[in-house]
Amino acid sequence: MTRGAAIKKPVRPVEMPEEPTQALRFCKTRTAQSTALMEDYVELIADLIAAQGEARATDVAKRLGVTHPTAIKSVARLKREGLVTSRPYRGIFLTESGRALAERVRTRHRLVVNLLLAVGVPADSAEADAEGMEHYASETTLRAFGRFLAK
Amino acid sequence: MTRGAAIKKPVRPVEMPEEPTQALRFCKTRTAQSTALMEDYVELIADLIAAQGEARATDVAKRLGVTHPTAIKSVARLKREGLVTSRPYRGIFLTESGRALAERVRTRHRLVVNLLLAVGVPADSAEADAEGMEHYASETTLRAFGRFLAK
DNA sequence: CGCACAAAGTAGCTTAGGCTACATTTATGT
DNA sequence: ACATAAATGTAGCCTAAGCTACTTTGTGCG
Repeated sequence: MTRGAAIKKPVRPVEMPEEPTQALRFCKTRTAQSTALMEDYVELIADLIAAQGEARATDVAKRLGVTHPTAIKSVARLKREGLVTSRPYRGIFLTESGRALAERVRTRHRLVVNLLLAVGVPADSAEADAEGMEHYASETTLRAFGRFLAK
Repeated sequence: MTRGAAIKKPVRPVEMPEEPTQALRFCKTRTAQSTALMEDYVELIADLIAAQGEARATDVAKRLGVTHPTAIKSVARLKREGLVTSRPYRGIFLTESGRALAERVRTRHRLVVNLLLAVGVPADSAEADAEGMEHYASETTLRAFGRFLAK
């Protein structure tokens, strides 16, 4: 007999029709993750500009809890993607699309936080968890949140 | 006059006392992200074992929408972290802690999906978005979800 | 003015998570 | 039994996002 035949093999009932759907879902989750950090940067840069007139790499780094070279590298990526502009040794500024993204992100953040509060999550947890969850809420879900909060 | 003095500088009102808190939050978000994929793998492996008696690298890869070398590499990491066992050309199996993690993840997933449904998110969006959001829901938030669903 | 210090930038390394291309092993179907 | 297909594994590459160590630039002050 061949080596592995001693243990019963369950014959693999090849069902599970939703396989491709699930793959798509995970795929989306992954791309969302790569987007999430960029969104955090843009949101934070908008905050800093609003609060103190300019966004400096060091401040961004401090607020995100990373070292400044990391922040600078990410800003370079944001620049490549047309979300911010910056010139050497000068502050960081949002482009039109950067500002638009920041606005969308901010709205979404508020919506998620408010929903968490509405279902009874304590304020500090709501803020903290929203930071991660917000990046994964689809338009449909956000609309549902809005409807729920409206009533 | 020195070069940059022409533009008014807002003097940087060094306030914003919640800086370290925010850094911690983002930091947590980042570590959560690195954990998220591992959780997805463990959850999926548990599903596959439950559904067809074994988890095969190819199936895992297909379900996650990645190529099989990627899946194998991740499984190697899971092995390093003591969550699964596997021998060459054999299936993947969960260790005790792997099973425990899978159970926790599954519970959390259900809770998040049910909460989304409860606030009126359509079923398919709820499933899809929960996949990403579940990794960021803290214990506190999950307890709040439970309380909300109970009433 | 010119210097010291802080901020910004650069270089080079690490790990995770992707990929393609290729090699090896297992399992299956005559 | 054995050829071949499918599954598994390996090698080597890429990008993103971290880090430390070092250099360059800007600026405020004595």
